[in-house]
Amino acid sequence: MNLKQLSHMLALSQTTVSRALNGYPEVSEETRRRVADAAKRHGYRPNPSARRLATGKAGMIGYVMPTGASVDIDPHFVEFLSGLGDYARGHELDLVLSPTTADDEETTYRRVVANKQVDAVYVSSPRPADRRIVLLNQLGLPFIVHGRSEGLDFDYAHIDIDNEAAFHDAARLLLQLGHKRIALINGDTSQTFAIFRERGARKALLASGLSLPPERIRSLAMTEENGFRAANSLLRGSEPPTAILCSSLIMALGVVRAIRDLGLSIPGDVSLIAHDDVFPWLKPENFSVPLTTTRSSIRAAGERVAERLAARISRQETEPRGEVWPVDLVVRASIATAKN
Amino acid sequence: MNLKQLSHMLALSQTTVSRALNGYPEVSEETRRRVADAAKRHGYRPNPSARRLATGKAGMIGYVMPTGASVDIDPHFVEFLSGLGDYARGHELDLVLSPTTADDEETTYRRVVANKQVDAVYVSSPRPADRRIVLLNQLGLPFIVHGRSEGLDFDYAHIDIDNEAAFHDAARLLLQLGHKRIALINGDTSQTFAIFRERGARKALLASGLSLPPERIRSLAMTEENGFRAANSLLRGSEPPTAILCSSLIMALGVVRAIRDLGLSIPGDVSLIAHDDVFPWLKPENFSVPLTTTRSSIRAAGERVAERLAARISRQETEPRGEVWPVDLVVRASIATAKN
DNA sequence: GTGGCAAGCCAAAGCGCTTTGGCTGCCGAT
DNA sequence: ATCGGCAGCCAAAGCGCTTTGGCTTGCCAC
Repeated sequence: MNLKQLSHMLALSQTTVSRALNGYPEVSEETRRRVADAAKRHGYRPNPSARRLATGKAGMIGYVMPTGASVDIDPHFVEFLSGLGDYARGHELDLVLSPTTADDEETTYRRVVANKQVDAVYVSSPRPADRRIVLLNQLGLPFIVHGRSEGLDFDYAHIDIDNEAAFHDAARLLLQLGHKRIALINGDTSQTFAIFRERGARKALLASGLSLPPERIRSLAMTEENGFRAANSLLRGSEPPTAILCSSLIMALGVVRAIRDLGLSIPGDVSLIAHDDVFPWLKPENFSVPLTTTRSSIRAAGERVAERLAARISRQETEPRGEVWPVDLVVRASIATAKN
Repeated sequence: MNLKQLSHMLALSQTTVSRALNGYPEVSEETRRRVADAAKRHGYRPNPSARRLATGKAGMIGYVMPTGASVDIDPHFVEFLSGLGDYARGHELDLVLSPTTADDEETTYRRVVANKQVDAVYVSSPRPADRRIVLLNQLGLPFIVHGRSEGLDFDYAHIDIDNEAAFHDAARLLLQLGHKRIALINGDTSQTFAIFRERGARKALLASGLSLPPERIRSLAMTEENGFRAANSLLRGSEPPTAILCSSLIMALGVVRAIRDLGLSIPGDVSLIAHDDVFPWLKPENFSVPLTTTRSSIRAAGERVAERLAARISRQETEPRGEVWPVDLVVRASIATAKN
């Protein structure tokens, strides 16, 4: 059933039927009702390819997905996707993933735009002065950044969590417990979220007259193995930390393993606070010692991004507004007062 | 730059240019060269929307993605996606994710087909007599199942790992080490992979005159917490197992925690073998006791699925062929001879 | 009455491709 | 000489929508 057939059986023109269905004003209410009715009864659905050719709108949102032998999409992505799906599901919004290599990202974005494959995209894991954001801004494709960049001379729509405050507060709590040597096991600092976290921790320490020297920082891809290595090298050092801030639950697994391997205990010897993105399959309260965490659901962020993306597509949202969510600090058994 | 302009500047008809570009025979070699040349020089790229309207081919592959408050997309998905991306990347193949609720799956598939959004889809986590497979088969959309169904009276394209053999071999190894009470901590048995695994383990036990009674089986969503609970309840029972087969590395985290909590040791008190889908962020060799695993890269499967999907789209592959991959059994420190 | 205007409808022209159904000119066969 | 066939090209008709630019009709004001 296509427009032609439908309009024919209603003895109306395609124009009118189209307008009626799309809510244009120049159709009488009665006609609109008749049309809507017939459309429903015959299960008419406009052909998206045709609509797309005519309007240039795709009805989909996009994500340019870096892949490659050395690139691991991390498990956070799937949580984000769940959230996105939660919203998109109810709105018949589909998501287009365009795989790309890291070097070809720009090409891929250009292709996606030139092909009008999607009406909007979201950008994840932004870096400082992220070129993707510059590009999208200049190409004029609606987009939302999950996270934030830094050092860009224009505003852009984004949603982020307050990583700086989260790690500031976590560090402050450790300081209040009397810790002096606090270490940070961070994600890759080429990404802004890690930069913000380091900044937050550092500010808290400075406020107490302490510092966060490079030798008490590790910055690595967030795997269990890297968590282990980082904790190991920190704790075997000459002045081992009495408390560790860790950027991910997965890394925390390795941190806990390292601490145990060294015959140390949590929180007796080492206090530990980790950031929790809320995975359904790994919960901080189920660690051998329940973990104190800074918590923010990445899934909720995905849902919000989808919602705002939809709003931008329909021009209900237009300003380059940023949204920064506070992060919970959830205290559990993994922290204690410093010994000395 | 569109076809019209390009053909105009070549002083050729759109027909000829189109044919030249698409490799049709009724164009002289010289003309074809000229056209290809000019197209490249001017960066001409056929508008996919137009092509799509004309041909009905979308140039994308699809995945109907179940989401919802109670549905967790699991981290395996992201690995699979990486693999898919590895192939798709080089072939300008994009992936469309259509989120859906569990109940609406059929509707969503029908929509995707009716809209001609994609040229092929892949289906994951099949259940016995999976209705999605029946539906796709009858709708005539090319598809590939990652995994296998059971009890369908027709053949279909799929790629799967040999779950039965994997768990058979793992169980046999434990038997050879003298274990008599072997337990299975499985994924949800509404999915065939879990059924096959149980079957493999059971057959091995039967071959040794032993059995796998229901009280030594747990079948749950594959989270750390469920691994813990399952192991806990098994080991606190009256006749605790001396060896455990576990369907996932994430569950194994919980299993290890439970064993340790009970003051037991691996492999002294309990031998443990887990299935490893090869996550970059969690490796069996890095467990406190390195884990013996049945190993198969889910990422590699994703890559292969994409490859075969592309082959089916281009009609290079047409028969409903199944492909079953063998699984490695990698022995590490987590198994030992049974004590008694 | 006539002009103006708004409401409601329509025919037809795109959107940018693919594909059908020719048409032309040249060659070898008859 | 004539004809059939083939290689190589083309004009035009889709694909199924949206949108532009009218065209009626009825009503009100003057």
